[in-house]
Amino acid sequence: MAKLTKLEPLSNLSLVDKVEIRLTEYFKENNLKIGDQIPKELEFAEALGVSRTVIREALLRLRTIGMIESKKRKGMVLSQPDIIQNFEKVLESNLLGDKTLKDIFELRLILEMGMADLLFARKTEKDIEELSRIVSHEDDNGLDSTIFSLEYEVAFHGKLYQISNNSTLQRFQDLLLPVFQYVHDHMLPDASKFRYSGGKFISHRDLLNELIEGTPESFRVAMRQHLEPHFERVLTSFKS
Amino acid sequence: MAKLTKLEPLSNLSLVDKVEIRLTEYFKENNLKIGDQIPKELEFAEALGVSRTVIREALLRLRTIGMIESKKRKGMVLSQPDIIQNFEKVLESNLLGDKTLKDIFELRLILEMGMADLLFARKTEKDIEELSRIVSHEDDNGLDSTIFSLEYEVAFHGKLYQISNNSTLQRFQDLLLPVFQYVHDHMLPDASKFRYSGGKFISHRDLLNELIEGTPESFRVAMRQHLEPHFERVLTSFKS
DNA sequence: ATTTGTATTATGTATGACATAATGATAATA
DNA sequence: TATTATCATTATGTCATACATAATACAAAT
Repeated sequence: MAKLTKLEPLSNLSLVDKVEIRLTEYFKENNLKIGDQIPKELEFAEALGVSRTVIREALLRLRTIGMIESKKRKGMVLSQPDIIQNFEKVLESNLLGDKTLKDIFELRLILEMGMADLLFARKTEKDIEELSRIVSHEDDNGLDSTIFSLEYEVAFHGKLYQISNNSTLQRFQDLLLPVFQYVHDHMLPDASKFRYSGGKFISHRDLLNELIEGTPESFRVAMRQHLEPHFERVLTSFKS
Repeated sequence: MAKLTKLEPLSNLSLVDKVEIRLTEYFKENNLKIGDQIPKELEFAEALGVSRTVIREALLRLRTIGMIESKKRKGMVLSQPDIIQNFEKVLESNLLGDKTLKDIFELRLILEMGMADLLFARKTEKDIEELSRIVSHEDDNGLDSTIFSLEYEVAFHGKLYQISNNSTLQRFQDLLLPVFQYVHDHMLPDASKFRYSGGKFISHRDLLNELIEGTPESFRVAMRQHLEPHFERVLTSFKS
């Protein structure tokens, strides 16, 4: 048989798909901004020559990603999509594959390593005080500082994200906490008896001191050592 | 008037809201995994005692975030939600506020600074070769290396993300390119005549050399200098 | 003037019907 | 026999219509 050029279907888009595209085009064409009122369902239906059902389904998709909000009798308005919100349901669904979860775990390490410059540029006296409080509590409880304690881990690192003053980043981190925990518990080799290179362990207090007296560079070095067991596990068990 | 205990509405959830929640609970309870078949619309409708319309709207929401897929006659199956996919429409909508866009721009800087360890752990000969090619092309074109050229910028840094071998990160980066461009063009003070501290400019070639001969630490220092104008602008113009 | 009722409006929900694509069984054809 | 055409079946996709509900404005009543 002769070799044929691949014949693609004329259009594998459903009616709702097309309407959805058309609607977003419409918003752009008319340069509509957040808070702007948009026509009602029946007007869209008539204008596009489709049933209200199809319009509703297309609009519902946009509502699902937070692009529009609707209230009874008031109609619909464009709204600021919440990037993080969509993440939430997806994560809660427990349907993410292991590869994706690993990717996200790595992402956290990347973020903590890359945050340093923002931290130094934006730290305040109050921030330092609060971090000190957290670290003190940790010490008071007389825990062997090499032991992983989730509570203080979350408190300390969470505060760092807060200092970054990047609310998108912060919310992202909040959301990812369960993922970290899951990956930590289930998918990586046990690191409870990890030997730090050179035997030197960098505690939260050490990190705090770096944040007070050090530089972004020195802080990164310290953070890298603090995260050493996590990096070790990621970089060895994920040969791809 | 006597002080009364605040009366909360009995339930501000719509019927579709409730059904959606109930459905996700159902998936968890039955420990359904990706690829598993789920009951058909009419069965759900009958089981929950609501109309097919409501079931469809609830299911459509889940379909929108990629949790389920449906085919005519075949029915519906659970599928792996695509974290990035939803981002796409949101970004294209041009509805994100300036603050969010700034947050995302910062996020890129954080990622590039934090990636170093992954790069060194996963770089291959082929990767280095390709990076070399990119840098050579750049030099050939005799551009003043301090001038910002979007094309090579994308090629070089995009390749770095690729080397990280973290596909979630990669797709994220692909998606964010337009944001970087927008923020770069519209929201930050012009840096075309930025003076690098100490007059030393770190080019892509310098970064490549660090990746070949240096360490994650030295690479981070180099990257920090390479990104200096961006950091400068972010850390000065965003006083919160 | 404040409250209360009432009509109106746009979204939310319900119902029934038909369209469409995928599937498998059956019959027709080479 | 093997392949193709035909057809019924099934679950989602689309349509049409009606009614429910919450928010709003305006009139009526106290």
